[in-house]
Amino acid sequence: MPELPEVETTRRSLVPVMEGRRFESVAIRRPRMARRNVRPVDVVDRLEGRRLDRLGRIGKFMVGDVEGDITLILHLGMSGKFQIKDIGEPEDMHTNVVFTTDAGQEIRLVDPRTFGFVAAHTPEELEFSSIGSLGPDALEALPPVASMGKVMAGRKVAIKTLLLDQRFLAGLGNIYADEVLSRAGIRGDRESGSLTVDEVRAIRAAIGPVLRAGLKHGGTSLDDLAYLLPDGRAGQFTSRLRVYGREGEHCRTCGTLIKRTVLGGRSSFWCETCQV
DNA sequence: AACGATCCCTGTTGGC
DNA sequence: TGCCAACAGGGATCGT
Repeated sequence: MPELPEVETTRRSLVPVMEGRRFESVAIRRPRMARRNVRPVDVVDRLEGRRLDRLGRIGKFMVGDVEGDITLILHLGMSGKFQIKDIGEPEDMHTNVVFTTDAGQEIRLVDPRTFGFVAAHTPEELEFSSIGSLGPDALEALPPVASMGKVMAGRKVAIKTLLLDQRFLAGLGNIYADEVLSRAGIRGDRESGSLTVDEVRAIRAAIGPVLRAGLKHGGTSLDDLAYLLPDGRAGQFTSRLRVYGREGEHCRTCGTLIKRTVLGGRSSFWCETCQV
């Protein structure tokens, strides 16, 4: 599933073919993909003929600066993949959005489950857009321990649920949240307010290494429906996961069998020996 | 206010 | 073998 490392890997491969290029055309094949704009047609009207100056990222959102004060937002949802093709190459199933650049290439968003989206916003729309209430980026702007602790104090919400809250921290999804908690030695169902300063410090310290490891190996590809790099390759971090998807397998640290429980409606994997 | 539950969507999987 | 319910999950929204 695309989380911060997968989105950043995708962004890095899109930068060379998109930054500095002009959108010749934008085709929304599935109207639902433009649902974050009040008027879906605005996505086309606001992008066509304009140049993308920069493609950045906040959390799992790719955020582009477009000529004329337009902000482009790209989100992979859970099954979104970008492809870079020459004009006219045969299209795969579920090719839902196609950007054609002035370099004669097509940037295609293929997304079977359509949880992903594309949006184009004016400056006054941004505050109310999907990036309007995003927290700091988990890789580039990790807050100090004190400010993380402040948010957790007095809260009963499970720490994993908080790690998944994009207003608290932008970028962690179900897989990397479990991996962070495993590395930090903390159970995901612990009440946020019950964590000691040292435990908060351990969680904070685990976030960078886990995300950078994911990034280094091109992200995580759990199955063929899930995330792939724009060149079609699968992410190689999957085989290095500590806990996620490893129910019944041995903990890499102590050998205890990995447990699966449901937390906040999401599958959670953890080691009952290593995580307290 | 805080937090849990539900919905969106479709390919895959597991049970009968 | 074939069918169908259950499952997966990021984010928005609704209900308590």
